[in-house]
Amino acid sequence: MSASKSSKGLQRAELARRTGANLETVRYYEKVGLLPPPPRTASGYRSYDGAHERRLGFVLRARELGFSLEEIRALLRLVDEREQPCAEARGLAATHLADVRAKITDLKRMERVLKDVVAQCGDGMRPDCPLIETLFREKIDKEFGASKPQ
Amino acid sequence: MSASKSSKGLQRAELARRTGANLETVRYYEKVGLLPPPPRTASGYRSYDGAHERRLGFVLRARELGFSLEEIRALLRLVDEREQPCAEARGLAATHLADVRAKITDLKRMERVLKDVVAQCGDGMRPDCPLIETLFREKIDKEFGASKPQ
DNA sequence: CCTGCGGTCTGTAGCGACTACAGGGTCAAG
DNA sequence: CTTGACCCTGTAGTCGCTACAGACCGCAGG
Repeated sequence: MSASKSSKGLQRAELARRTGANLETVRYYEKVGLLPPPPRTASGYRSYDGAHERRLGFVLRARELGFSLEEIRALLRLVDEREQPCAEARGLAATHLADVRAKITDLKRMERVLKDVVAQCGDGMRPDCPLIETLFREKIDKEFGASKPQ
Repeated sequence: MSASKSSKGLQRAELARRTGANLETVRYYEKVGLLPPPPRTASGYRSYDGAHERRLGFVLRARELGFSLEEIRALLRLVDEREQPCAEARGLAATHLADVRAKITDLKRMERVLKDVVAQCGDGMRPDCPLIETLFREKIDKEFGASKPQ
């Protein structure tokens, strides 16, 4: 219980608990250079402080937005090294936004086709399953769901 | 060049070319049991026929719809073993459709936040980068983009 | 003092779905 | 008979973790 909350010396489990990260993920982020190696106690235990907590929070929030670890590394470099990081950070975010939108587009196409085949399957009593027939037929058409021919 | 197009004996590269699969993926799908091991020539070369092409097409089309290999294995089992696979296939597709919709929801949340921070960054000349501030601030709010409080 | 239990440490293996290579064998053309 | 393009196998790498195994440490109770 005694979380030694004043000043210094969070253990790994405590840092994980505070940030919501998985225990092993903390060590992993250190290994891949997203979290700086913290000082150690005499017996080798990691000892984190507020700066580590803040940085780990940054990484976790960036993950929530779908940034890859490589992109997060780039963001952290900007934070650490640039005086005016906004333009470059904005660029990274804009690129990532485009990726996210592309994924949404892909998934919506999947959703449309799946919705249609599930509907065609109806109560599932048909001898010729429309889903299976669709998968055996050639190329799944871009305009499979003809509701909006664009 | 001579593709020996009549009847039998597609080589791996030829099958890959016809279906659009990556050359190595063909071998991988065999290894993980999605594609049955084809007969071999005297010297050990794989020799595919139309049934293989059809089955590989099925797998690739299912992948296009975002089914995992495990789900595709289940679909193929239905095709191979069930007389009336439609109800079960429909179930698999419906479950997968729900997954796809959940992913879309996640990505849309990301998109909304990213769009907002990129907009806030404006021309990127701000000394306090809104993107970076957002990532350092606490929890990214569900209602971050308050454009549609709904 | 010993014992036990929980924490920490390290390194490594596993996931899914490939992809790419190394190090060989085979085949047909020139 | 050599060249080059194909094929074979097995294995390692990718990404972002997660979960062990086996060892060590620290503290409480008896």
